[in-house]
Amino acid sequence: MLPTRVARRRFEQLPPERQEEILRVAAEEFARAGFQRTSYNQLLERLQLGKSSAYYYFDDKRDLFLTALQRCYEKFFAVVRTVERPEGAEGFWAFVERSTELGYEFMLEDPTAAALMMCLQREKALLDELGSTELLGVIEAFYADMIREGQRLGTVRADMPFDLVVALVRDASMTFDRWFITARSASTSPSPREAARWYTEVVQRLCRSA
Amino acid sequence: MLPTRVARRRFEQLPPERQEEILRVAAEEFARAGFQRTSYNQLLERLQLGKSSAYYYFDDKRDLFLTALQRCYEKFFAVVRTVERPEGAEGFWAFVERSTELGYEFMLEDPTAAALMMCLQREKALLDELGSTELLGVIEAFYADMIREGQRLGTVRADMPFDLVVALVRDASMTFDRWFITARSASTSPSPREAARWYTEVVQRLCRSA
DNA sequence: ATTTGGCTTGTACCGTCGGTACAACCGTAG
DNA sequence: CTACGGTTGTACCGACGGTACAAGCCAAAT
Repeated sequence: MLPTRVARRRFEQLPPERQEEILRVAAEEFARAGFQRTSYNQLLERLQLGKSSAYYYFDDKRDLFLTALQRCYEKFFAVVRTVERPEGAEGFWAFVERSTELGYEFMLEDPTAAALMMCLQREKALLDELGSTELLGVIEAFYADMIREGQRLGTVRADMPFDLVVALVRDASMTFDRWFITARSASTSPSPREAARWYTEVVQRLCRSA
Repeated sequence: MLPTRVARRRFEQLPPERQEEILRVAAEEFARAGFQRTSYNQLLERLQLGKSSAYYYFDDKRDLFLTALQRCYEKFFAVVRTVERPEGAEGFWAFVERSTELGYEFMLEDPTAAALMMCLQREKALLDELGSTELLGVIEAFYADMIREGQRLGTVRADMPFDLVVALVRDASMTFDRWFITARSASTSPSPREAARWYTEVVQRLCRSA
């Protein structure tokens, strides 16, 4: 990041509509079959982007994937961040529930982004093989901050290793995300409101102070 | 399985010590770097096993991986299955805690098997791409049976979609497994007993009837 | 008007991957 | 001695992600 990542700088000087097209198509392809199973060669062909150009604008396959993914997360957080947090413990849990509900609504509105975000979770083991993803760090920090705040308010238990609580909540959130989209494509279609209610109840069970 | 999987039958007619060596070395290699990142070519070379022989005794890379993995799960269940279940709700939870404790002890005694079993979880998305793993099905059924039994005893909540409860418990178990081995290699070293206590408490919070 | 130089791209290539084709090997049974 | 079926060595395949390198292009300088 010191010289502002040379490849990234070049990409950002492409015509904005071309940037948009590249990231949109990449997101579609990666969301369809995941990172590993998507052929970079075929993706570049569909993008009408020569190989030398590809490696001129992106470091490698992983870089393009993460760039497209990051844009999805930006859209996601732009929606979720609109929730304001009331004070006190009840406000904390209301905030959790409302944010989650907006998150599920986002997943319905932008299924490609949702699928791509699930990819990161499914294949994170393969992705952070070379250097921390920094995106995973941001997500981890999101949950850690949340739990720290809940502990500060005295409504989240502090009698268990902090990392364990964070991991449990993070993974339960992933479980719900997966369940929400698979249940959606099946017959049972929970509304974002219902799903968020269940999620909040489960997280409260998981880690609310006794 | 109809004609008893021809490759498997041939493998089982190898000298037992050779069978053992192949599965042991394969387990070590796969446990080290995971399924995807382990080169089949290099693994076969280390095994002094020619390529044509390899495809004579195993269907493909995935088959060898799953065969080694299955042996690990057999060892695991052989340990855990020694626990007998007392009657009633308290007996149910005592059974959960004791089985979990034995599971953690097993992970300390056979870290290779533990690492390999974690691989399956981390890379399951890549592995069941072609045909159900059947091993994943067994594991899923293990959790489902457990929860059904808890519901029959009235001690596990039944007011939430069954699949969701199963997914939550299964994923929380994975979270604990990961935490247990990473915390072990770090400074904080929870004993199997402590970890199993925490696990049981968390699962009770998650899904015990109100 | 032409040459220069830097950003951009086409083309051919690399090593490795998992997997296959096929002929040679080898012990045994005829 | 031959024929045969189970086993193995060897050469090969297409696809993968990634690299080398020279040509193309366009603006600025001479």
